[in-house]
Amino acid sequence: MPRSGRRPGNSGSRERILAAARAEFAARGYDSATIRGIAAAAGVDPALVRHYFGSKEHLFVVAQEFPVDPSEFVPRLLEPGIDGLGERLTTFFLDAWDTPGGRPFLGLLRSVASNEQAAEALRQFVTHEVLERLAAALVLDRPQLRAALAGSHLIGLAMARYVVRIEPIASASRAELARAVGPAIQPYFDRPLPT
Amino acid sequence: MPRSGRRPGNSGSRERILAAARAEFAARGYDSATIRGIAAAAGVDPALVRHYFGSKEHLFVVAQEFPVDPSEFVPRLLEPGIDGLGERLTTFFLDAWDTPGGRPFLGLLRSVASNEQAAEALRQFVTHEVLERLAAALVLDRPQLRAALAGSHLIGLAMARYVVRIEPIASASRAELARAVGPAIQPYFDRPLPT
DNA sequence: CAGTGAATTCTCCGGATGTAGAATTCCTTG
DNA sequence: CAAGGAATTCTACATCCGGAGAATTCACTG
Repeated sequence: MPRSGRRPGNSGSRERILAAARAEFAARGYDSATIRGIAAAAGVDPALVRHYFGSKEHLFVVAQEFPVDPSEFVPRLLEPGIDGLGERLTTFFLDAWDTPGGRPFLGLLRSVASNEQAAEALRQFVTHEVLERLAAALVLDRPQLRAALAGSHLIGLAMARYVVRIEPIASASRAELARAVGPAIQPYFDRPLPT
Repeated sequence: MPRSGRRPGNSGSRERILAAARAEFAARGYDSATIRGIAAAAGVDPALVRHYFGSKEHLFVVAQEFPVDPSEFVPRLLEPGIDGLGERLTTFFLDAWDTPGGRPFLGLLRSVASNEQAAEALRQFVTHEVLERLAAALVLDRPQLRAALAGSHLIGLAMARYVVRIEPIASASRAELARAVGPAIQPYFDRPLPT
């Protein structure tokens, strides 16, 4: 005789499950996060997770939030011209990671390491949504390589700051990092590649 | 009646287990790799893994191979002076990752994402063995930050090339990458940080 | 040739995991 | 007030995991 059945009032269980899923995926990555752990964090039965989202994989997909739209922010960052693009891009990148409501990309980055599907998703997003748009605005040779190299520094910055937590990067202010890293990647955009 | 017992000849099981462990950890990371999977890849009973290495954690530690010794290579890279350090460091870094016998650091990098102990290990190694030695040779302000920022670009390069496999970085030659990335991190070593 | 120790496998256990089905209770619509 | 659907939980299953002990067989030492 299970003490089951619907509870009175607006429970908001779905939202709590989603929030818990984002936190768990961000903390452990896709493979190590568990439906049971997410359900416990949401104060809910694991079967309710399945009821709402069907499978762990689907929950992961739904839980991903892309608070940024490359088709909007890439043109916006490019609009003032190539000058200063490095710093604008770094500032934007760090701001996108450091939102008040969590780390939108941390779960995806952590999952990429041990899950090929997550790696494929990130590869597609970065390559087609971001790098191609950026590369299209570059007037020098090898635009794809240039954009990818700049992006790789930013990925490394996120790894050092949020995953490995290497000091003093982990504790530095976003502004300070942007001031240092921006000029370092700027030559990828406006200087000839060394031969 | 188990068909157990010692097999004739020199089996080399221990070495095959180690090789399989390195491959599995590199492919999946610590948490997702399994003793059973490693044993199967080595053509061996899972209990034999335990017999030799005691536990999964100990196997992971033993399987780590650091084909580089920071107390040796950092001075060697620094010896010709700060000039060209960026490119020498990048070349060395890529060569260390691209050894004929596998990817020595890939397992550790993959494990870092979902395993706090692995993250701690990498943090200690990078911070105390590499960055501190590098920073000690820098004569400008904020040497720790400078070294860490240069290192973050290299971590990002490894992520882009070996984990996410972003083109054209994944397919580029080591020499080409070193030629492009070296000058990008060189200013961290010999130019004032922007204010 | 006897005996000891190492190598190898079998079997088992407790626990965790994703998923599935059924049962129960409440809300809402007519 | 009746009925249907949605929310919630319980229980269960098949699978996999890391670990442990016992049994068996071989190689080596004397």
